[in-house]
Amino acid sequence: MARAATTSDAFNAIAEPQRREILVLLRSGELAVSELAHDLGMSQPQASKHLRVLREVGLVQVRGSGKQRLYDLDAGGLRPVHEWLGGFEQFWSESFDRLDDYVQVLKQTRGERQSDDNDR
Amino acid sequence: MARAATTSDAFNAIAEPQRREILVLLRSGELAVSELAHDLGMSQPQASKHLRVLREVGLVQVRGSGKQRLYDLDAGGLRPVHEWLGGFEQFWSESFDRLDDYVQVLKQTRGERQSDDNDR
DNA sequence: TTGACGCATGCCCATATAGGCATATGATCG
DNA sequence: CGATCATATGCCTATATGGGCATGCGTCAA
Repeated sequence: MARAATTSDAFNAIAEPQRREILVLLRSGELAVSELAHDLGMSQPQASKHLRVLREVGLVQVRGSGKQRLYDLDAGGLRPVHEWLGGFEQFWSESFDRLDDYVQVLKQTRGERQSDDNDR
Repeated sequence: MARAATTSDAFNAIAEPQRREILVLLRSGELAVSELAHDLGMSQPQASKHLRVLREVGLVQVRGSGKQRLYDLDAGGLRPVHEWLGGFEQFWSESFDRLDDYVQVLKQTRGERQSDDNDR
């Protein structure tokens, strides 16, 4: 068997660097195919193909505007990835450090000073 | 050109469902190849191949133990994915809701009751 | 209607996959 | 050393990719 189709899910769709870049660009708002192609230095057909994949997995939406087709980000499609990743957060010490920092900030903000027995 | 190698980065490595499952299993601790293969219902060679990919992108580490080779999770390799994804969190309203909930919990835990003016 | 412009598709190619199977490589034990 | 268990690799196949290029299709203006 070959590798799963790029359109099988968000995981496969975002495995392509260029497609990730497209998504990043779309965070700023709708963009036409030619704009994306130009900004990322790729051919128009390539942009269209990548956008097709992103569309099929529900990461972007299209809207026709005259001759143009404006693509819009639909980040909800990334939730599965986010959720899967969530199960590993506990393994990144820095995450905890930041959480601790955050808690500290909250404490200071509230002007507290009790002994902290944060279990983990 | 073909698709980027599965070993090119974590994004490509975790595009494979079975590899994601392997990582999930390893969250509970080290496991030998045959154990992984059995738990996931795949052949030993397949397990070895997937593990090889995960090893090459730094998502797991190996340790020989007698005849066995114990694989251990190295979730740090997922950070790039997590960070890239972070740029999209603002698009998921639920993320914010949960943060709010968390803040509420912290407040109640501390038995406070002041007017909350969390800016954001 | 005819052009022209903006995108989407089709086609061809080189590459690499996941999987099945056989077998090489390693380590342990008698 | 030789047998055996645990893994890693090699080989083969079917499938699908991303990219280049040409072209089909839809929209709008003259």
